[in-house]
Amino acid sequence: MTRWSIGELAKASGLTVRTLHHYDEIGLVVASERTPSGHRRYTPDDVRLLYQVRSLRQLGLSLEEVRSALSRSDSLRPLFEAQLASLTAQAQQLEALRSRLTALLDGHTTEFLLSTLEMMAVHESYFTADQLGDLRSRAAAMGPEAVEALKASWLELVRQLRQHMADDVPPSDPRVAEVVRRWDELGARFTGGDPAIQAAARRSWEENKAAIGKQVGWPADDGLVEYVARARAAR
Amino acid sequence: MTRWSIGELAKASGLTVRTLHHYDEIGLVVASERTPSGHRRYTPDDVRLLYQVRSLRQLGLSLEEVRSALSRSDSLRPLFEAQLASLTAQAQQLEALRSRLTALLDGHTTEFLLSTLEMMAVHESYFTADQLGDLRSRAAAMGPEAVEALKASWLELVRQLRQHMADDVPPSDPRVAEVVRRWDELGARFTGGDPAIQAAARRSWEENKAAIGKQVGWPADDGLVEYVARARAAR
DNA sequence: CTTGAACCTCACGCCACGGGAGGTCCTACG
DNA sequence: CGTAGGACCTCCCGTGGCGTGAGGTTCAAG
Repeated sequence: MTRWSIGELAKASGLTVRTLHHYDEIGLVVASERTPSGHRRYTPDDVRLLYQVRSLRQLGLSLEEVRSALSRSDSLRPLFEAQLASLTAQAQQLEALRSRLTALLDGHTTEFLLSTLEMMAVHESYFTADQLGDLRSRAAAMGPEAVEALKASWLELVRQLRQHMADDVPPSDPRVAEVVRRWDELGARFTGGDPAIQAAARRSWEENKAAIGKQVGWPADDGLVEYVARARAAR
Repeated sequence: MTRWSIGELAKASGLTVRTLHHYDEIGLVVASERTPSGHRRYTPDDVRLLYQVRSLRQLGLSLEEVRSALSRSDSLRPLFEAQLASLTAQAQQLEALRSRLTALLDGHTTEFLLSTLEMMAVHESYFTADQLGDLRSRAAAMGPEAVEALKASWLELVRQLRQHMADDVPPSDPRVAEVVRRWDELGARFTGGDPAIQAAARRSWEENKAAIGKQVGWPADDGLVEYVARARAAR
């Protein structure tokens, strides 16, 4: 049996008959022969070509790329190297995604997954890629529990501030000053002291405090920012 | 500014205007308001939703999956876990591809890349996934140079066999028996002695010896298989 | 000689948008 | 006040890599 029907070839190659039809249509892998009635007969050379195509496809090339790779076989090596680089980048991206997702699943209950994701997305738009890398590596160095602890302390400090504000404690009160000082300290640990990152974080916070508040259950904006500003001014 | 135009939102989110139009068309993220003239106005809630969608998309979900994930938010966790598993599998696949490609680029000159790829593809169809995993891990344990050395020895043995055959040495000759013995030994090292893998390798070899020969420059089938069979029988 | 499986050729459908045509709307400048 | 040009609108066709029929022919086994 030196000729193959389309069905046999499909089974052997793990592709579908439709796919082989498609390759034939676009002239990528054409059956060299036909039976008198029009059935495709694939020769060993056709089969070889098909396997080459399948291999290149598995390396992530488009059909057009496969076609040109096969037509000018001298250019294969740079193409492979480019493809290797692209694959590496893809793998790294996937790995980053994977670790973020793992962290999410570890640290959060279901009902917070969405809002956390959303806040991550919102905040990301305020930072450059470099800055985000910084933040992430710092977070990784601290470990997830430390990050969670930091978040919790931060929320607690905000809660205390809101309490003081509700109790009509004047912003100049030393207790308020102390909370603000610890707040800034936490912020510095988060931002690594980088003024650009601090500025970005502040912008993000100010423009999204309503959304953050919604997420953790605060009432709408009620002057917290002004209260803190007055506290700073009084210092 | 509590409402956003489509252009502002596109810039902020890193998506295109066309994409936002698309999400609107399919009812995934619809601008809650319009100006009297029909321009879209996105409310903060719309923006939140969009960021959720963007996040889930970045995790590799299809738009339909995103839609259903957002409609029944209690099922998020299993979905995330499934997605995590899928991402992990993808990353592993990519990594495997990457290492294969690296090995190819290291070990072969350009003109053999294609035929090597092709032979890999052909042979793979003869083995189950488990068996391939076995083969790969054995190859990895041996290291690439050892694998290349093994291949070279194997080709050399075949060359000797062909030589004997060309010299009309009878298959019962002890020299032939010795070559066949060493051939089987090599094969055992390759297959790990697993009879199922040996059978698959034999099938692959017999059905593809013509193609293999073409690749390494042998003439067409000339009775090598029968010669070896007679040598085995005489043993 | 008859099934039923395998094959053939159209030809439309899918996803997630890209991109252009042709028109309306908004804003800033002269 | 007019106008230029940018942002926006809807409509609609195109893309890649096939999937999935519909409706008809051919092949291999019984």
